[in-house]
Amino acid sequence: MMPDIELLFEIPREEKFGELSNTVALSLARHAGKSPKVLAEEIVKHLTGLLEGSPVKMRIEKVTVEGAGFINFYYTQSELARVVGLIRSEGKDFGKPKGISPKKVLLEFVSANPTGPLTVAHGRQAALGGSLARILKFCGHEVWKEYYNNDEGVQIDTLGESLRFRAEELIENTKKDMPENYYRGAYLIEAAKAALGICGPARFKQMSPKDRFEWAKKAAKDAIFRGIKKDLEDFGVSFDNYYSQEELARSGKVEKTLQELRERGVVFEEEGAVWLRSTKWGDDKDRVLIKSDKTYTYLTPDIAYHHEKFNRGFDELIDILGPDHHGYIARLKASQAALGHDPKKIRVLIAQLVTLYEGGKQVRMSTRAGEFVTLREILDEVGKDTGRFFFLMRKFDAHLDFDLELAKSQTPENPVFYIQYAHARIESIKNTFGKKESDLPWQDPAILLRLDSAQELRLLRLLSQYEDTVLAAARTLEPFRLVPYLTELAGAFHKFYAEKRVVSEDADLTHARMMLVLSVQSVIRSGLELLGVSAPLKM
RNA sequence: GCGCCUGUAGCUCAAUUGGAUAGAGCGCUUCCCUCCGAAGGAAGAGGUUGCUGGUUCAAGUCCUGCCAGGCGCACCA
Repeated sequence: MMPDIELLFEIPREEKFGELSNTVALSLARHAGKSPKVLAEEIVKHLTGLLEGSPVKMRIEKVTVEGAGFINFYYTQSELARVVGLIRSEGKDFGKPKGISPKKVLLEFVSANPTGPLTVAHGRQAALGGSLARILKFCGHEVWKEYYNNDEGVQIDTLGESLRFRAEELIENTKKDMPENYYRGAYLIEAAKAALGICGPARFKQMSPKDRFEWAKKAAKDAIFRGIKKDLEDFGVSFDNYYSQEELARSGKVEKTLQELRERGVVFEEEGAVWLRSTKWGDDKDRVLIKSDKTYTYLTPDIAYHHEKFNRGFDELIDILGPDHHGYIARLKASQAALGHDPKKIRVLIAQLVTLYEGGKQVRMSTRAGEFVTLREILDEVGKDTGRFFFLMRKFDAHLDFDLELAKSQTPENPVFYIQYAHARIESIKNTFGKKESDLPWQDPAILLRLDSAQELRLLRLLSQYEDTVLAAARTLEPFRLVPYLTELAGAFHKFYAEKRVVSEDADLTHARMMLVLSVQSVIRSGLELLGVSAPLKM
């Protein structure tokens, strides 16, 4: 009996081990009763026999046994150089992973409560979601981006009270002691001023306390939500839909979902409250749906919302949440399982915290005190490109140190410029070359054969790894995987540039190198596009 | 106390998900522009992968137990 072995090829970490590597001999050695090396030799011998007379043979330079029993495949130069023609013919689609079955994905992210401006934490989630959507779309999935707007409830009421308080301060021209739980940020004073400007002080004075509150609540929500949308827009992140919790409540879907849960017999009453038996699906404890004061918990409308997502026909739900929500995942999944959905179709990404540094000193943040660093400040200080790049540089489940000073510096230690510089530098070479791209002999293997230096082969190898990188990013939902790849590609280009001249007397060599360099530019542009970072022609 | 995340070079992080001699950037020490953009390139120094035991051909990666840091454990949202 054969043991269950996966026959997987991998790209060796080091170039000197060829383009593809296989470890069957290592895993089968014990079963075969031979040393891995001997077994590998036998496999290679057999394989070379099979290759004889096969068209594949033309594409493989050699197959060797190295190390403990690794079987390494080395491509011929012409096989490596094929990627150049491919990049040209596939154009923008180059790197799009093959053989993916398209899914309908609902990507929910940011979803910040409209009680204040977006913070750096939201910035990270926005960058992550925006980039993830681009990557999944590039892979052929249908992606719908949604922002769940938590526009009702206790916090929103408090927000309304806070604005009313500010408005009264302005009208009476006094300073009063603000209640402890109110929102104290300066943005509410601005919003109050603007709202009073529209309504007029006279009308405000005539309002009853209740009218003042309703008026203030609406003004606050509108002002803050407008600001949030503007921040996101300037950050280059767009949504297909803003889903209002208030509208969800009005639609009666929350009650309908509760009814469904009751019919499924997964709800019970105890101590005057209504509970979901979420422990049945792995949650730590059962959860309250309706409190003893008859109001809903946060969970209840959110269950209805996710139920609604499934009912709208999405195959996969991705939620991006902050680290303070990880305790929430189990109950959310349990609730959907209770409604008959497959909880494995929900993928929750927890974006860990961002710590801001300014010249080695930590910048403190606290929402309550109203002193926090906003996404707007990041935009103003470092710009969209650098901001997005920095937020995506690390994997999202690790804490992120964001050094404002480094991000602001237009110096070589800033990694985003390193990549953009390569792109701009190639544009400059293009200008020196002066002829049209379309006139180049893109599909001429004889000319591409001239790309035979170590630097050129390295670039060819890297270019052919782009698709794998995109695929890995999509599979793990980690856009950051593109960052080391692009840095390496840019680095390989800079090294090539320092050692070889592209435009020279030798016409064929010039053409070959132009095609190579333009291919590099095209892949850098594509990769930056997936991150949501621009690829400037000049810097 | 329980759960999740993290621990790798002086600093910030990688390591193709279990592969070969653990790699980059910054910082430090030296070099390289008569020539397509020096926002660049080359060389050097820097490591017991927090500690411990295990699993196997192979462990930074998986499992046990500790240690340290962060975040959570509501009839809040």
